Amino acid sequence: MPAATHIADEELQLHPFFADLAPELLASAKAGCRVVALAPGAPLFAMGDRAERFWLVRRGRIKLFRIAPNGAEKVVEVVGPGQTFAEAVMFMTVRDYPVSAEALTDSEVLGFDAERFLTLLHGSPDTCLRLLGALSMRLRRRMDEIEALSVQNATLRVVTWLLQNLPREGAAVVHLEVPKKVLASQLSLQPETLSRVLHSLGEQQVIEVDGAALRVLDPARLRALTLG
Amino acid sequence: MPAATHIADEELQLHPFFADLAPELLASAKAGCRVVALAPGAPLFAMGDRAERFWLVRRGRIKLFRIAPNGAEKVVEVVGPGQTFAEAVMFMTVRDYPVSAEALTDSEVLGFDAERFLTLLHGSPDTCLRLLGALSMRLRRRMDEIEALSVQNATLRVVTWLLQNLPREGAAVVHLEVPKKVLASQLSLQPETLSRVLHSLGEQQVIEVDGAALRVLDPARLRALTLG
DNA sequence: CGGGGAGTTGAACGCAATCAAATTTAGTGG
DNA sequence: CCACTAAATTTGATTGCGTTCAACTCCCCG
Repeated sequence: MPAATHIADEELQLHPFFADLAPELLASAKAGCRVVALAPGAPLFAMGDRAERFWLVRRGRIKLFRIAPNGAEKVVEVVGPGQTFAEAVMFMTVRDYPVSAEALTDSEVLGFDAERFLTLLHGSPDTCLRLLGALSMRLRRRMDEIEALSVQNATLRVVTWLLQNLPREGAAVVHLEVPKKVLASQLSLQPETLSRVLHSLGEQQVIEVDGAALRVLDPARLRALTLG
Repeated sequence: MPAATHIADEELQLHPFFADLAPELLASAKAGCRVVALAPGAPLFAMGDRAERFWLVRRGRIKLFRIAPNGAEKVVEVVGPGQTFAEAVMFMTVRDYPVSAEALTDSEVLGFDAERFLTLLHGSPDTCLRLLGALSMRLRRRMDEIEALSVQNATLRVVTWLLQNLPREGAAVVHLEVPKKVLASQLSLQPETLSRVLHSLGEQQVIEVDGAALRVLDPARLRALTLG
C-alpha cells in the first residue's frame, strides 16, 4: 500500500498533542513531518540512534524493544494507530533513542521534527501540559510493570495482563494483536512459559484458549487470583 | 531538629523547577508550600492517598515504595536533598499517589500545592519544558530498570548498580546511603541474595566489602562482567 | 550485661529457564 | 486447491538460580 503523503489537519487534530495548536503552529509541525511506510519486520530506528523525530502511528503496529548485551530481546511496548512514541527523547540532553523500533505488520508512521516541535511548544503551554500528562501516565504504567516484575510470578503477570486488556463491556474475550512470543517478551516470560500458563488456566476452567482468542470464562475468579 | 519554616527564594531557585519562575509566580508557589519534618520511619503519604502536593527534599532521605497485595514491599526509589518527587501526579486525571513515602532518616520536606503549581505552569513554558525533561529522564531510568529485571540475573544487577554509583573520579568506593535490605529491595533481590552476591564478588577479588563501604578493586573487570 | 535489629551463612525447595523435539499454523508457489 | 517449507506454538524432560526457612553472629544502644 502506497503511503498517503498528504496529511490533513483533521487527522492530526485527533491526537491530543496537536488538538490545541494554533493554526500557524500546526502548520509548522506539519512542515517538519515525514511519512514513512514500513513492511513487516522493517526497522524504523535502532537504540542509540540520534533521535531527530518523534512518531505517530497512522496504520499498523510498531514494536519497541531493547537488545541486551547478551543478545536477549525485551519488547517494551507495542504501539498502534493514533498512538505516539519516542516523544520523551525531545526533552533529554542526550537525544538518542532508548529503544529500537520495527514494524510488526505493514505500517505507516508520521515522523515529526523534534527540534521544530520543541520550539513551537514554547508558544503552547496547553500542549506542554498534555505532554506532561501523557508522560506521567506512561511513568505510572512503567512503575506498575516494575512492581509486576518484582513481586508477581508468571501466572500472576498473565492474569493481570488479561484483566487489563479485558474489554470494559461486551464479550469477555481478549484477542491477541501480536504473536504470542511478542506478548511473552512484553511480560518478560519465555514463550514456553506463557504457553504453559495459558494451558494451565484453561485446565482450571478460568479461560478458554482458541488460537489468538482468549475467552475469559470467569472474570471474578481471575480477579481473585490477583489478591493472593 | 525543628523545621525552618521560612523558605528563601534562593533555596528554591537552586532547583530547576523554580529557577525560571517570574518573581510573582515564585511567590505563588511559596505561598502554597508547607514544611514537614519527619522522624526516621515516619510516613509522609501512602499509595492511593489523594495527591494534593508534590515534594522537595530539604534534608534527609525519603523512601518511595509499594506494598503488593501479597504484602511484599518493593522500594522504587530513595530520594535525597534537592530532589523532587511525585511531580507526575499533578498531570494525571486520577490524582492518587502511585507509591507510599516514608522517611528513612530524620528528614524535612517541602510540599507544594499541585493545583496552584499547575496554574502557574500556564505562565511559564520554560518550567514546563524542564518538567518534561525531568520526567523524560525518569522514564528512561525506569526503562533501564525494566530491562535489568527482565534480562539480568542477581549478580549482573548488583554489578550494574555498582558501576552506576561509582564516583566519576577519585577512590573507587561506593558508600551505601541506605541499609542493605533497602538496596536489596531496590534491586528486587532478597537481602540474603544481595549478601551472597557481594560475598561472591569479594571472593573473586573484584570488590572489597567493609560494612557500608564497597571498594571496587577492579572496575575494568566489573565492566567486563556486564558484557556477558 | 542484655535485648533487638541488621546482616550473614547454611540447607532445601520450587519456579521458570533451558534444551530438545513434536505439532500446528501460516505463507508461498505450482 | 494442494504441496511444501518455514515459522509459531506446544509439550516434555531437566537444570539451575534465587527464594525460603532457620539458625547464628555482630553491633549498637539501652
